[in-house]
Amino acid sequence: MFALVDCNNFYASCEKLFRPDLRDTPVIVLSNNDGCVVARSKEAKALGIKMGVPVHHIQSEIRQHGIQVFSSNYTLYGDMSRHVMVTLEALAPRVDVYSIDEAFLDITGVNRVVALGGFGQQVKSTVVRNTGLPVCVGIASTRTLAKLANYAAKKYRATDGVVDLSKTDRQRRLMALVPVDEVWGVGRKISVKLQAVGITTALDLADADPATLRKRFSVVLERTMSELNGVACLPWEDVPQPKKQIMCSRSFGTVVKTLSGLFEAVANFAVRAAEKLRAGEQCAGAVMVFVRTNPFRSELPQYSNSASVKLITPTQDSRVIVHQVLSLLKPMFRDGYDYAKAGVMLGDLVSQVHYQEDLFSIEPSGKNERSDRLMSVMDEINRHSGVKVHSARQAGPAAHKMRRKHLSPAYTTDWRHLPTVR
DNA sequence: TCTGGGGTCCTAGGACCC
DNA sequence: TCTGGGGTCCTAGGACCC
Repeated sequence: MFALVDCNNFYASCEKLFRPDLRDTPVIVLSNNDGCVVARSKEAKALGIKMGVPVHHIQSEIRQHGIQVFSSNYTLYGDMSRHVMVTLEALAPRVDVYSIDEAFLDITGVNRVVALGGFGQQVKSTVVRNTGLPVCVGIASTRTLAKLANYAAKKYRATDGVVDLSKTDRQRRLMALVPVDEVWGVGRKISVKLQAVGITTALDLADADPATLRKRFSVVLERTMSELNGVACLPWEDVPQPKKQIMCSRSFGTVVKTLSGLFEAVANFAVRAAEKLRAGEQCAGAVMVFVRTNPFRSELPQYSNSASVKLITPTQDSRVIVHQVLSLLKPMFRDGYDYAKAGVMLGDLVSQVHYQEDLFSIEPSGKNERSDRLMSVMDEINRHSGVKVHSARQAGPAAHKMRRKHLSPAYTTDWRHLPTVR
């Protein structure tokens, strides 16, 4: 039995938590670079602000209704997420953190002690007591049904934020009401195709013919169908799986026109990606770089390109990755374009302890020792000190800095930003 | 003026092997 | 007229998730 715990309007709730003056005010949170709306408080939703709209399309609504706007503050959200997850880990024997604002709990056997609905209420009130953040709880025998239960808990006020979908008749009654595109795993494209063949509700999908689904769509949708029928196809991830790729990319706050500007930006991305790599105790066997102009400015000349290289020996050394990235970038650069975005992707990731060395290397084994020590010293300094050490390639005025005009303080992670009560 | 960033999985098709 | 049968590996592209 699964309980899916999902925070309500997570980013917006984190912002409101430290601004009690905004309790009843509509709040929205923007994507990186202050681009699109990625979270809305319930008041903002009630005003009809849609998920994903560019903020410059809704300037008049923002003024008219006094909507409070925040830039993304991932330092705050990440820390608040950790508080929520720690709370959940005390409430269930197994917790699978699925994303920054939701987790699946293993609650098998809980019903022998308390009613599942009551347990859900207990989870909800404990999280709000420990963190101040509101959550909804969906309970069912498969992940997909638990997701559906959570959807209902959020949508229908009468549920008081908890839905127990362990009984088949309740499952079927709910599924008959839920549009098929609200099912976990059914996105925009597939829902259009499904509706064309008369499958419009979750129940239609649950009752569809498995062989036909597999043939016309894929085994993925067939699994979703089975999950809706209470057959669990998505097992517990007992150990967190190692990453398969690491990406670091950003749109630039202002356009970049020069090769040296792009160099600086991608060197930064390379270093950040390498830090993530070392944090996960992995090495990368392949490096990819991409650049592009702004596709929304169709009146301007457009250009996008990418290049990649396989490394003979996997590495986690920032200097090697920066060097590779810059050699890839150079031949890709074309003069006369306004570059709007670039990124670095590391692939063919392997564990830092088990990987294939180069048979023909003239270096003795253990040659990484100096590199390892340098990287760990850099990581240590950058983790604990305000003074950052970095590659010379990253230096210079950060023309590609993000726009974050409405950034809130780092209330919980920086002593200088501690809230004060007067 | 202004449109995010980071992932995973599956499938089809091509190249290759015996 | 007529050209096998059984595999593996890799990549690009498409779909999905938050």
